[in-house]
Amino acid sequence: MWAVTAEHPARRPGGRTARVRAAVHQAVIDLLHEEGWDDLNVALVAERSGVHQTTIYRRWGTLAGLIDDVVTERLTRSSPVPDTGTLRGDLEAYALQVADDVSGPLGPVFVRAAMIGTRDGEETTPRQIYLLERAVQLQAMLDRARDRGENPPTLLELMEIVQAPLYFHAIFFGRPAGTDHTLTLVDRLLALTGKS
Amino acid sequence: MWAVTAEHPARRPGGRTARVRAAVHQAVIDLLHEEGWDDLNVALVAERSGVHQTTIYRRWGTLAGLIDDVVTERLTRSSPVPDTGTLRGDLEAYALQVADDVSGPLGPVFVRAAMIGTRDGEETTPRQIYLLERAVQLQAMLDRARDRGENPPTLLELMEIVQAPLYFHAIFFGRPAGTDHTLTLVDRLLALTGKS
DNA sequence: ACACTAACGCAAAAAGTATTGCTTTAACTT
DNA sequence: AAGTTAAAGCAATACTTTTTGCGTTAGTGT
Repeated sequence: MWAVTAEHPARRPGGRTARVRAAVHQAVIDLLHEEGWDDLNVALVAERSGVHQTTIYRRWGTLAGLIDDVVTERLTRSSPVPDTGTLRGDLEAYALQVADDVSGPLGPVFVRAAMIGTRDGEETTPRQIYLLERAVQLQAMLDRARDRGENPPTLLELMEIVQAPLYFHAIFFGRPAGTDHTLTLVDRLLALTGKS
Repeated sequence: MWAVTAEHPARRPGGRTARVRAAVHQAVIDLLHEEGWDDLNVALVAERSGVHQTTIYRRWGTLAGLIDDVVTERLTRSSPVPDTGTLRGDLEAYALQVADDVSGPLGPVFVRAAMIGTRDGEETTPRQIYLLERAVQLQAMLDRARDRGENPPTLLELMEIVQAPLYFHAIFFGRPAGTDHTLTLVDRLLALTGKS
């Protein structure tokens, strides 16, 4: 019923397993581009990927679990925390990266999946681990700024003033914030900490 | 396939119809309290409410449609836009109201439902209408402040600086922001517009 | 190279979800 | 108070999703 992927730390990670995983992931991404979120189901993914339905159920348990895995995978790859040498540079790079993550056909899906995946009272999911790691990295980014003698915001402020509005846009307006507006959010964050 | 509720503007709104609607709504709310989001299905709602499954399908089409109706109904009731006489008073009252809306067992469900309900290319839903009406009311609240000679933020700023973080908290931290923190958000909004 | 077994494929069955045709109830109309 | 019909009940059916048992394939260790 649960994702085997996270259970055993990979008892046989070799060729075929990896190939199947890649094919299924690619199928999910393709289908999310072509069809919408609502028309996505395990049967479609199976057909597109050439992987049997049963295999998908056994490895990922549910469609939600699979999407969770895909989203986490994508986020983990495509997002090294920036280190440009200045606080503003780091924040702008980070903000644009997030804006980009929630762009395109997959953006709203990411955010939606992030929320839907959040189940109550269940054991730790790969994405929760990812979010935690990411929080640590972002904190390190802010710490670097402090070490340089700059006056960085807290992690919470970063999330509330930059991250939250970016997600909000993607969800409720159905489209991501533009570049200008994204940079405005960073200005707002810096103005806040620059003043007090 | 779609919610009949919104189709005909109520061709027979009388006693029984209203009773059935109330019973079903109550069952949904109760079940969301007791079980989680994930275990909720039409069969359970039918059993709990004493209303036949067929009736639920015919009136609301799907579980998502039903939840949409319940959420919209709740939001519509419990939230008159404040009019305290001062901008700060209005904003604080509003922020606390939102924080309260996303509190309790139903809070995350509300936010989640708000997102899930957002389907692409479908006709206007009752909740979209609600959100639009609400936006108009909030704009009116800000206009009142301007008429009094105060310097209110834009609607977008209100949503980004107050609303978005409150939702963000509820979703990602699994619990709503506290009173103190909610008021901090209002301070932040006022500081922003007070300065520039 | 050979044995071992995790992971996959396949088909059938089970469980869950949604639809349809018809009957009955009760709100509304006159 | 009698007729009309929207809305609800009921049961049978169709459709979709998920699970299960077993045979096959191909990484992995010796």
